[in-house]
Amino acid sequence: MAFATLKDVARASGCSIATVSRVLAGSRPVGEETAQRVRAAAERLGYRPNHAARALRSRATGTVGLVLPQITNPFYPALVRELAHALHADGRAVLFADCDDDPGAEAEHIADLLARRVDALLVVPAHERLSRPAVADAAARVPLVLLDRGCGPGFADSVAVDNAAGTALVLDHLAATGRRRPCFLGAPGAASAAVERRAAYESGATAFGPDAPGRVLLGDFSVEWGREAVDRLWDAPATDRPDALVCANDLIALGALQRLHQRGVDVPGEVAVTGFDDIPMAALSSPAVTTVRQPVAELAAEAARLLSRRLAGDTDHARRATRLAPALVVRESSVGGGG
Amino acid sequence: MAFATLKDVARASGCSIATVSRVLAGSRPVGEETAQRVRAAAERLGYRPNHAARALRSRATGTVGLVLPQITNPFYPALVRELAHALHADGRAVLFADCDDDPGAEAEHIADLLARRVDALLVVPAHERLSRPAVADAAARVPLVLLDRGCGPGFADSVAVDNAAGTALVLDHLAATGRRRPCFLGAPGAASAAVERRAAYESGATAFGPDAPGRVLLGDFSVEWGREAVDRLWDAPATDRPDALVCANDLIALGALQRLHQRGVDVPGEVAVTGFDDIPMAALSSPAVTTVRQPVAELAAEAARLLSRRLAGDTDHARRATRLAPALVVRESSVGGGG
DNA sequence: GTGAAAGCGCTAACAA
DNA sequence: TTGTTAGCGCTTTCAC
Repeated sequence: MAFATLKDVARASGCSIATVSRVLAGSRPVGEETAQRVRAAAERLGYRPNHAARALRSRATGTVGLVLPQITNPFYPALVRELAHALHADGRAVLFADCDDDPGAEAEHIADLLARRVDALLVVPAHERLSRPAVADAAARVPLVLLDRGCGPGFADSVAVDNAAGTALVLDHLAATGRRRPCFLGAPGAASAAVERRAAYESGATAFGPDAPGRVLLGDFSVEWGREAVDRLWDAPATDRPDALVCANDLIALGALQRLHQRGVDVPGEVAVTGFDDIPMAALSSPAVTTVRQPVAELAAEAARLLSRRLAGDTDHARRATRLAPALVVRESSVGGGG
Repeated sequence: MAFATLKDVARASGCSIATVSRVLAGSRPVGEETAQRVRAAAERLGYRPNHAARALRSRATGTVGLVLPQITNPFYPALVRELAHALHADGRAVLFADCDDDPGAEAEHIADLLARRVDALLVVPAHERLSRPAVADAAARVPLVLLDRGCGPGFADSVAVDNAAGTALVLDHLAATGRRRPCFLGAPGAASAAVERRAAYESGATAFGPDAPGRVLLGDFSVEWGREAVDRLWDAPATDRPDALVCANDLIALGALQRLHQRGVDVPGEVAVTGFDDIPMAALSSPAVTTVRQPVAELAAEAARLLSRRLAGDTDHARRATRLAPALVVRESSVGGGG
């Protein structure tokens, strides 16, 4: 039941293991007739190269480490799927690590992946600041691409959505549909997405009047925070209430929507609600959530491309910070037929 | 920037690489004083064992392959998280593969993982029948645990929820809350979960009268199918309509709920809706979905335990098919304050 | 208790 | 074009 080795194939095809290696790897020209014999023998024996041996010799494992803060964050499964497909298409395997939002665990996982000699690392950092040492260290050893979130000034390539553009799309849409008093429900500055979306809100909201940029409530990126924020706003006098909730992600929007529904507030009649990311749930709530769709497949493809380039030896040129354009997805929570 | 090797540590601590290996692996007694010196040197040089070399020599990579049908199925992220944590706690790394629900791709991924010499395989088969050849083949080479879904008669250990018990919990709950005309919305027989849940419905529904077991509509495990099923049922004469929709998973329930809402049908007043799995969205819809919660952490822990046992050399005893008990989670879609 | 040496399966010089 | 040979870093006999 053991796997056949190069030696077995060599014996079976009557030539040296070097020749077999050359045929199978295509690394050098080999006589057509010999090649045929070798391929036939390899096929017959069910030969599969031993990656461990190959890795030891050629110092490349054909493996990429993928380090995520939390796979249960509903935005990541789609990203992981695209990433896995893109990398597999290049013949690479994916070593997966989930950090549970803990920079300490993240550092350990990165160290372990490095010890396992991954050829490259794809990291969605758990924390803008605390993730930095381990990530920077790793970036000095192997090609590393930062995904979705930043991690301090650029020491690695990065790929993310254009958060400012996405937020602007939302604000334009709200203005065009007659909203006057937007309020931003966000999260404090730990993650780059939080910072950028908030900043974009603050600068874009000036179009709604002098008070609009200041209407900002900060909690975290969770459903619970969405619920709590609505309580705070609707426990206040009616005159102070916003007519649009610009949420920093879909989870906040979903929580807000749930609580508004429980309080009997009409969405979108009385207040519009928007999210960010376009996670699967955003389409399933009642009303469905107007949101900003991240170009997940492109994000993954671009990350894979950057990695391949570095892996191919493009070591000298400057770090790239790629920003991809998002798209607005208008659903019932911001316009039309009532909730 | 290259990693230190055993040789480096040996030189730095003034002894042979064999001794260093023994100290670091603890494989044989070594003089206390020497051991100290070795450990100090290893620490100082930031020594990390090269897994590729170790794998080549000891024919064990410390790596487990995880093969999923579709990470975007909302039930899997939580499972992956628990699995990754359990395996990592044992010092193993996870090689991840997503098959896109395609048994062909699944077979390729399995072959690739085997070529990379994973020590064991964790597989959620994409298809009850079509996945079988590749999975059975793999099970003959390495320890393999089937998760969540079956794959034909037992040639490997398996861990899954007790689908029959879960379905029975739902039926009991519906009977106790006064429902009379349940209808099952399921999927055809490809996956074991589909078969078992349907069979359990058919046998349990006899308590509702002679017609109940026959009220079964089969589509697939999707939101779209939930919507379509509701259209079929509510386009029919009012007298034929069920007062409870027992859905084979949460996605179907969510789709049904959405369409019922659009048609202005009162849930749970006019009809109750139940799901299965307790995916995150189930708690977020309005009304929230009554469902059967899978014991995800226990599922993962049990799978990891089975794997460890086999990896530790327990090769002879019979295959185990572990079934874990689910729990009913009652929410608004089946009882109480109306939708 | 410790060291020398063989070899896991493969690739890459170097020869022929 | 092909074969021979030397390791990659590690574990593990086998001596001492």
